[in-house]
Amino acid sequence: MFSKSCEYAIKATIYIAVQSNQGNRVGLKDIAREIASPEAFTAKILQQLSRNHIIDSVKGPNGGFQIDKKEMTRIKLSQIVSAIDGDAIFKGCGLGFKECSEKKPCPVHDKFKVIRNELKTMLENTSVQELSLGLANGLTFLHR
Amino acid sequence: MFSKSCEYAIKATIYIAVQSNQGNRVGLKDIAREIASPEAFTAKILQQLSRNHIIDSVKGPNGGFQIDKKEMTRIKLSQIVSAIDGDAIFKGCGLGFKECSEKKPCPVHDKFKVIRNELKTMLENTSVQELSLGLANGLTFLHR
DNA sequence: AAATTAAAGGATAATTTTGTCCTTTAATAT
DNA sequence: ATATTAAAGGACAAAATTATCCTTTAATTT
Ligand code: FES
Ligand code: FES
Repeated sequence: MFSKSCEYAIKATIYIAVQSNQGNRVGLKDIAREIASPEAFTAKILQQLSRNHIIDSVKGPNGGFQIDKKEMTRIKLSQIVSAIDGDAIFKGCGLGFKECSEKKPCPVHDKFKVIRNELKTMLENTSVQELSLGLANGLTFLHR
Repeated sequence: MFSKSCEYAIKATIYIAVQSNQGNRVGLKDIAREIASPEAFTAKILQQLSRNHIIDSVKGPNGGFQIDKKEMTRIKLSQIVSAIDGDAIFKGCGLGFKECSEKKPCPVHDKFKVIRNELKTMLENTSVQELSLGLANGLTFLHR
């Protein structure tokens, strides 16, 4: 469904959100440990998120990553997915046509687009804030 | 969403179904041309489908691939996807946990499982027969 | 039986994704 | 100012996916 990069991106963002809510800026090591991801690889993904203004980064001592509190409710899962995986999952053809079209639909088009749109809607309506609550309350987890 | 292999597998199966309905057995070259896929790679996928009893294969002159007419309504998209990509898409965690669980859910679990189940249901209820009709009637296409 | 046809299967290669290592840049602390 | 800290970035490596080539097996035709 999502690439490994995207999975890490989502987990990292949620973890940073929880910590930011508690006023903590978090470093790479901390994040990678918490979401059980390879450190150097995670660094690349955090860079991408930062470039896409999904998270903020600060260099130097006591540096690290954070998310602006008021931005947190505005950032949706769809933005993270777009930033890392692109928009193929929202608009792409289920059978790999260059683009999905009503004019020349693939055999699964009618059935696939329904699911794809539901996924799109879900991702567009799910905020990082919202997901961070479940984690902060111990109802959800970032690793096993 | 699906792997390239799986996309080819679905397209190939539908094409074979249409041809089988018209009493034609079809060869690799024919299939690969029709679904615009690399020939040798497609051969591997057809082997997998054959081993999983989704299609039948016949060697030698006038050999090729076919699908039993009465089997065609029973074969669902889910079987093709399972055979090629496994069942991660039906049961897997959206954030890559080894397995999805209610006990220790990831942050997107509640929202993700809804979509995943809808996808599962759609795939389980969509027959190859059904999809082959749209193609035979010129309403859908296997390439552009 | 021999030649021909077409799928099955093994080995190998290209590409993409995932992951690592090391240097550079920018911020803070001494 | 200098040293230290931590992210940014470049180069490289491993693994998985996608793709190709060639040989073998099994069926049909001559
Ligand atoms: S054309 Fe394939 S999903 Fe729309
Ligand atoms: S635990 Fe992640 S989707 Fe269920």
